[in-house]
Amino acid sequence: MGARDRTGLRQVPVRSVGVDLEAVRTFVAVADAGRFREAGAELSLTQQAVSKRIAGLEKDLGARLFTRTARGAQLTVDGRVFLPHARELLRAEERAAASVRPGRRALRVDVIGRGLAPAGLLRDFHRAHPEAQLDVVTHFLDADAAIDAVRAGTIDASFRAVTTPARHLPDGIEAVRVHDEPLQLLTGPAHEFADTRAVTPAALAGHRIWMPGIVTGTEWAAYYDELALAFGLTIDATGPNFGLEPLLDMIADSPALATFVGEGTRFVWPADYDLRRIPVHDPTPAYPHSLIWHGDNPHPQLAALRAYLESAQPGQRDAETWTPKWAQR
Amino acid sequence: MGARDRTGLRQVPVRSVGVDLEAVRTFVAVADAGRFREAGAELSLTQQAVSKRIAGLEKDLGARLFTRTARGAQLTVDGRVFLPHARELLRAEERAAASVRPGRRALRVDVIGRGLAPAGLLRDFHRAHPEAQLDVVTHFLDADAAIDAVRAGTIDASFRAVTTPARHLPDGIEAVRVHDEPLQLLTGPAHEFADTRAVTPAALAGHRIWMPGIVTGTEWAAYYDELALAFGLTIDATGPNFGLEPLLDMIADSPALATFVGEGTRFVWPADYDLRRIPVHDPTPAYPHSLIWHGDNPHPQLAALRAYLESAQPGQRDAETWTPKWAQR
DNA sequence: CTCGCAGCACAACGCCCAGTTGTGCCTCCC
DNA sequence: GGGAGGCACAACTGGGCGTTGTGCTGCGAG
Repeated sequence: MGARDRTGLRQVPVRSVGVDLEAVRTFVAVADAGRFREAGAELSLTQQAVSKRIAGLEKDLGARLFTRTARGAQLTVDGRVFLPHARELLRAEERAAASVRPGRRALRVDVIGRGLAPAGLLRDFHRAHPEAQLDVVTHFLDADAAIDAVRAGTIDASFRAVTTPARHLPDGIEAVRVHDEPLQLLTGPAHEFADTRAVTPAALAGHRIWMPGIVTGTEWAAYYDELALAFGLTIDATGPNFGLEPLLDMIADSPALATFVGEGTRFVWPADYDLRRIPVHDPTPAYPHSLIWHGDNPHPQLAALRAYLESAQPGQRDAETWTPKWAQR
Repeated sequence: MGARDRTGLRQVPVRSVGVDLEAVRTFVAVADAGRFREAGAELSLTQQAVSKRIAGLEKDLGARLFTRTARGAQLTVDGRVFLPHARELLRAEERAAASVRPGRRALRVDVIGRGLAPAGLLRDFHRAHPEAQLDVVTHFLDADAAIDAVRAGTIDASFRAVTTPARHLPDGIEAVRVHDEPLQLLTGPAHEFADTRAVTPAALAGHRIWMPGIVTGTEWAAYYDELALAFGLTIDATGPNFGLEPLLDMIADSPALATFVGEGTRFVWPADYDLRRIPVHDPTPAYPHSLIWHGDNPHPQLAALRAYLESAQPGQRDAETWTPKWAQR
């Protein structure tokens, strides 16, 4: 950076700017009204207070935002550039406040992971209802913890596999199966099944399936336990979960290791390695996602979400689908 | 909204929330550090001040953000949901401040319109350099006003057609042709040329071309004046500019009206009507976009933009291209 | 079990700043 | 030329924010 400043204003020493949101709000009001006094009236402020706020904001930013004329305030070029950022800042404030606003906060939905199928359903829902304020939450260990949170009203809904019979769910808790997600085998290019078009679960017996990070006691542990039992699979769930990267790393290089992924799982991966997704058929193991919510929850977007999921159910399970006993209807 | 509140906190009366950014910054610091005291140290605050700020934020929001334990502060569910919003809020603040920060603000580039080809080039540049802070500006009437702003350092660059010979540009101002954009004829389905694959400029003689909103004295007025003169066209630039919608509305319904659009013009239109874009050939009129900047401008992203435009020049004009005399090299 | 420590909340105090009233100055327009 | 509308400056005041000082609680070590 040169010492000379092409904007004509002297360059201030590096000072992390602390912008005052009230000043920003005032700035937007003045930009809209065109006059300090009128903007002040909207904010229940005197003209002098508005003048001070704007002056303070200009000093904080180090740039002139308005040219003061005898007939009002006109935006400078800096002001015009700043204006959309100011509006975005206020929108971000509104969204932030809406995320925790008691009584009518944004819809808060729990999912297992951000890359898995339920998160995709939520993305689609948000596309269909852009006006809906939505917060996706991922920090509950298992279905029971999520159900507790739903019961307490901490979250509004949860996508989970429900291992409990409906009649044993806590009072008021409702659950509806919304998506049966076919499983696929994920292998590296050197794996025996890398180039086959499909495998059967039975053919996987004896092969090592590695799924680190599965926590005992969770509903997905229950799912994979029963899956392994049903088809004589070797599902290795030991070892700490180092995250997705080391797992894919191992699988990509290994001729023997493979793992299961849901059909709807999206990797956000730089190179995507050279991983193969092999469909599993005859029967197709499917992971049963249910939406869980509280019947008394009056959140309007909750009803919208339920309606959306009901209308947009993609390929459901057929006769060739396998699900655990506790998920069979 | 019911009187009962499922979150367990009493519902406060509707009060437009005014969030304090310093409190939000403190919140993020505490969330990262896990302890009030440690967060305070980073912000040069005492533990008590941090405690007050967090308490104030919680009161403003109406939600508890931390559970205080004997070994530090732990995020509540509300806190975890709020955290990403808080970070985004601070990022938005940073971007807003960066847009006008004197001496090293975001790169500020002027274009004629947000839907036209130069804006598309800027979008592509931003995709290629996501780290670049970029502000697109549209409020200069003509090339001369934009050049003045570039000279003054108010903006860093401008996409314009330059009608002045290079040697007559103001001192220090540089300009490089970056894109010759073929023109197309935009018609409704009832227009005579609606179903032809291409037209020649000469064939348009006598047909009415309507381009309201063209301001006399601008460089695009000069372009269309010379285009009309060269091929005997009737370009009707009278009438106030009511915006794009009424124009497209008229054209869509009219068997006689048409207009010119650049090949790179993107409509952000709900239905897009049933408008046809007819290529114009033999010769193809092309609009000459130049990038204009100040040679002394040290902005690092300006160099990056110039390099990008140089490397990514799409289909340039060929022998079959027509440009005004002042644009011929 | 008990003591000590780490960590947060509450209380009192002082200062700074945001907003108010009062006023002056400028520009545009009649 | 004068009046009106619009913004800035000055003086004042009250509340809020940060500080120091202190109390309370839970956990772990001895």
